[in-house]
Parts: sequence; C-alpha cells; structure tokens
Amino acid sequence: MNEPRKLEVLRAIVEDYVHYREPVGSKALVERHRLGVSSATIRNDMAALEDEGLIAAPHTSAGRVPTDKGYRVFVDQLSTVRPLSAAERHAIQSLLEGADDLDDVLERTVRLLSHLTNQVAVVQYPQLGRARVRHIEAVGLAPRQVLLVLIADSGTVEQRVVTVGEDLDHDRLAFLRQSFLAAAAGQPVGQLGANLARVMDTLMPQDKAVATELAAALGTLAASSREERIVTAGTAYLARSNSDFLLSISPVLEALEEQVVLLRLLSEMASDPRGVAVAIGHETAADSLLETSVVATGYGRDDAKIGILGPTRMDYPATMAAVRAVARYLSKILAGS
Amino acid sequence: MNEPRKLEVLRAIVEDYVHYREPVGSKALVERHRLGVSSATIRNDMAALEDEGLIAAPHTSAGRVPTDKGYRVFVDQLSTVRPLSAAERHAIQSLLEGADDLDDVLERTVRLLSHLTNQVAVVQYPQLGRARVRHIEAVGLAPRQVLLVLIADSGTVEQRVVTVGEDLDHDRLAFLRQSFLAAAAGQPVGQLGANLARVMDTLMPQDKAVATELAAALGTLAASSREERIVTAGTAYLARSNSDFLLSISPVLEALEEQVVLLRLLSEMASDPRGVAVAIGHETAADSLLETSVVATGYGRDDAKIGILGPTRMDYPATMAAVRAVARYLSKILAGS
DNA sequence: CTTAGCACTCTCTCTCCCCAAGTGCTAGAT
DNA sequence: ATCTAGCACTTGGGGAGAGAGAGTGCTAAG
Repeated sequence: MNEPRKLEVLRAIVEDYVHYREPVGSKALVERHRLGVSSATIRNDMAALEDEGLIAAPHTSAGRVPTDKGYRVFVDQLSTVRPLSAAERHAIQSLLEGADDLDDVLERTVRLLSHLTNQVAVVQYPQLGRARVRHIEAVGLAPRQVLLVLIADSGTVEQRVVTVGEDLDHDRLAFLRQSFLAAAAGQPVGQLGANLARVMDTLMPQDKAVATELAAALGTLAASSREERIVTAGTAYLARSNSDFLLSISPVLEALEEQVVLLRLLSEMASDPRGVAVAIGHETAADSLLETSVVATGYGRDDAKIGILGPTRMDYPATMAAVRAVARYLSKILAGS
Repeated sequence: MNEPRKLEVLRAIVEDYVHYREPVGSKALVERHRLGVSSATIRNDMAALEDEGLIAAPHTSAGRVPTDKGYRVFVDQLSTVRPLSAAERHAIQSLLEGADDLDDVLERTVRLLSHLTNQVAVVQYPQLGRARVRHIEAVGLAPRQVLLVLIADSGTVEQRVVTVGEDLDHDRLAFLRQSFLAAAAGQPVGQLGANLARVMDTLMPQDKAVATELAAALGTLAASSREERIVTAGTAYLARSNSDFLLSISPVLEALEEQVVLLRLLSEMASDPRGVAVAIGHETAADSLLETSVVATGYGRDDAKIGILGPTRMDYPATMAAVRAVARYLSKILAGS
C-alpha cells in the first residue's frame, strides 16, 4: 500500500466533495486529478481509508464522503493555509477603516468575515476580566442617582445608572470616585471587587454604606454580561448551504442565540501552531453543532475569539486563511486605537 | 348571498388554515364549525370569496388558502385581540424583573416576546432623537484623550473616547463640559448639534478649536448608529415554521441582519386603533418579506417599535395580544426606571 | 336561497422497473 | 509486490403508470 498516495486520495476526496457537494467515486477521482494510477487502484486505497474511518459511503452504490476524522486529517496534514488575494486584503483594510468605537469595529469585522467566507461569522467581545482598569467615573445625575462608568484598557466601556440609598453631594462623590480609582487603576478588571473591598476599610463610617452600594454596582459592571457576549453575522448563509443539504439549521440558530454553548466551545479551542483552531462536527461536543464545524482564533491582547461556523463540508484552507487574516487586522486596529 | 355568513366562512378558513397548516375545503369546514348549512352552500360562499380575492386555491383539487387580502379582512374585521392568560402575564412580569440597564431590558423583552409567540421578535432601540439630553459628561483619560458620555432621559447612554488635537487640563475640560451642558440639558437630543454650535460663539478664541472637536464628537454620538438599531431573538423559529412550508428563510434572515428594510417598515407602521399594527405579506413592501407578516406596536415615550415577524399564516389574535401586552409592560418598566 | 347529487380535475402516493453509478473481487500484467 | 482490467453485484434514484382521495363547479330539485 502506497501511503503518500493514499493521503493524496483523501485530499482529493475532500476537495472534490467540498467543490461538487456530492459523494465522490473512484472514477470521477482519476478523471479530475492526475493521480497516475487507475480507478481500481484508487478503489483499493479508498477501501483502506474507509477501514481507517476517514471516509464513509452513504450507500453501497454511492461514492465516498469524508468523515469528521477524515476532515481532521485533511486539516492537520494535508492543507496549507493559503494567503488571501490582494483584493481580499484590500477589502479587509477598507472595510475596517473608519470605524469608531469598539462596537462598531466588531460589527464591521464580523460582517466582513462573513462575506469573505460565505459563512456565519462570530466574534466574542474582548473579555474585561483579563483587561486592566483604565478609568472609573462617577457622575451625579440627581441627588441619589449616580452614573458609573468603567473603562478598561481593552477599549471596553461599561456604564450603568444606579440609585443609592442616601444623598450624595458633588464632593463626597468625587472623593469616593478618587478612592476607588486609586485602588483599582491599572489593576485587572477581574480583581476590581477585591480592590474596592480594601478601600472600604479606609473610609469614614458615614461613607461606608453608600460606598458599598457603589462598589457593588461597579463589581456587577465588571462582571457584566457583555464580556461574555458574541456578535454574529451572516446567518442567512446557513439557510443557503442548507437548501441543497439536509442539515437542520434550527438548532444551529438556537446555539447562536443561546451563546452559552458557543462561548464554551470558543474558549476551549486552543489555537494550533498555525494560529487557527478548528473543531469539526462532533468535536464541537455540542449536539446542536453535530454537522457543523467551527474555525476560530484569538485576537487582541486578551485572546478573545473570532471565527466562523459552517457545515463540516467547507473549504477549510480558504476559511482558515480568512479567519487568520481578519483576526490579525482586528488585533492591529485594536492595538492602535 | 348571506354576507355575515360569508365573513364567518372566511374566519373559519383563516382559523383552520392557521391551525392545520393545509388548504381547507368546504367539507372539512362544515365538519369543524357549526355553520348550520351544507357544504354546497359553503362552496358557493367560497366561490364568492375567491372572486373577491380573499382566498385562493393552490390547485383545482385542493382546498382554499387565505390571500394577504383575506388575512387583512380577518385582522381588521373578524378578530378580537384576546387578553393573555394569567400564566403568560406572570411570565412577562417575572422575566422582566431584575433587569438592570437598557440593553438588558430590551434583550430580555425580545426573548420573552419570541417565546410567547414562537416567532422571531424584534425591538427597536429607543430613538435618541426624540429624547432629551439628561447629562453630558467629559472625562480626561490622558492629556489628549477624552471620554464623552451622553445620557438621554430615555435611559440610553452613549459613550465614546475621542482624541483631540491639543492638551486639555482638568479645568478647561470641566469648563467646556459645563458650557455644553448648560446649552443642551433638557433639550431634544436631535437638536444637540445646533445647541452646541451656539456655545461656540461664547467661547474664548483659544478654546474654540478643541471645543469644536468635542462638539462634533458629541454630535456623532447623538446621531449614533444605536438609535437605529434592532435587537432580534428567536430566529430559530423561522427555520421551524419553514420546515413544513416552503418559504425560503434566507432572504428573511438577511432582512433581519440588514435592518434597514425592517427599520423603514417599522417606522411606517402606524398603530391602528386597537394599538397594534399589522403588515401582511406584500404589504410590507419588501421583496424579502413577501411571505412574511409583521405585527408591531410602539412603546415608551418616543414610540420606538417592538413586534414580531413570522409567516403570513400565523395566529394573528394571539400574536397581537402578546405584542400589545409586552409593549405595555416594557413601557411601564422604562417609565419607572 | 339552500341542498343533494354527480361528473370532472387535480395532486399525491404507491408500485414497479430499469438505469447509472459505484463497489469488491479475481485473475492477469508489470 | 503492486497495479490494472474486467466483471458480477448491489442499490439508490428517477420516471411511468395507475389508483385513490379530495375538492370543486354545476345543475336540478326542494
């Protein structure tokens, strides 16, 4: 048995299946690829590949389809991430220019990635937890109403209006704000609660009650939901890839909305040496994503994830290239702003 | 021809079609409803309804299906918005309690509405334009970096970090902020730009350049994209209602993401006397929503819209009731906070 | 105005059957 | 040893055809 050729056959099967969207047989294979051997030989190789669980036949008289395991071997050993075309690079650059705040940048990025790949794109908000506190602001709106703003060096700004139990004049508020800021500035957002707790001991008794209220609100802000939020784009592509294939998109849409499953998955996906992580089909360890693959990578300082989600039958090299390129641009932009 | 009975037949057709999801024939009609006449009579009525364009037959030997026009008559003349059950009211109340900021409230609301109706729910952000400026804050982060925060009395908080062309010490910034606030507080957000422009004339020459920069940034903030943003939930329901029906959901998903079409539609939908507006099929005036109906109503002070989007074959009375109830609760909560 | 009856028209489903694709195997060639 | 050619075998897919079922419109009578 010729091992290198066998892998070449696997590659050909994956590529043809992705391209033609139908099971591929031995004859079509020798016609479309210059393998230098006859279809009978290919059949032997295919039988071996099937024994190893890399490909499978939907029916006896149909061609072969790659299994999740087959895609895995393809991604790990057979694919080279090809660089993007100049046009694509240009598109990335021009689309990401002119964005102002973080929301806008993420929004544009995820749309861009979706268009580049014709897949659903997802991006995770930079996680406050690993970022550091850049500024805390407290603004009195009314005697008992305070607007709290927490700014992280990741560019994230969280704000919230809280109502406190006693009146706060301008000086008291300024003093408290200053105390909080002194204790927390430059420290990780994740430790905000602990840092603020230390402040309490230094305060005069009459300030403690209201200070506790404010600190609690700031703590909530730091742990706020946004840090664990995902922005998506291109859900319509799901329906399209499905029209010819029978994958029920309803559970996938649910997973996208629930976000919990996806967040777990993204955080578990450690980037491989080539900088992009891939979870194929059952590897996602989520029932709703059984027929779905996720290609993702980290971006920015705190390694939040960005990636795409699509049918297991996808063009992995192209997708990986797009995800990696977009993540790099995004990192660059976030670092620059 | 018996006019009242003819309308009764239309109602029966709509109700049965919504319920059983298949064309309804004259025989089934007399079996399921106590119409007091024979199927032959019903057939006459149905022929008349078809002449008026209220129902249509997919093919000769199938039953009839309501047309958009038929649904319109049903909604306008034949349906009564029935109140929600106690359980549903309870669900609304408990789900909306415990929400903190505006984002959270809208998020919960839209999910709630989606679950109640088993449809895609959409909610438009309260429009800053009609709200009034409650507070403007400017915080120096670095000598040339300023965090601007704009708070509207609708509860919306917009913020952005801007870099200005010259150093700003604390006193100068505080002065400018105070000037801006004095000119704009209590005024409509939509007029913020004009109000700030007036401030410019009162400033010392050396302040004008930087003040103009800040004012421009605030103006952008006021016109910020968020005011024209829609939050959605329950897109998975689209796929489900489609599995048995052949409506291509891809364009609908696109419309949901594009938002532009939907925003136009929502703003054009004037609430009818019963408090809920309905756009049926082609009435949406959007190709992508040809087989889709939108049920929406305004909420809050500035009449931002909340509603659902689903197949034209939907339970209009129940949906309208849910939309109306949720909108009321939402208005109440926003007024209270 | 309503009803009963009836002829007619469709679609849907089932079955049958053949075709095309593709495989695995065996025997021979290199 | 490995590859190739040939061939028998399997099987899903597609088309044809028939029958059933549903529903209609029409007519004539109540």
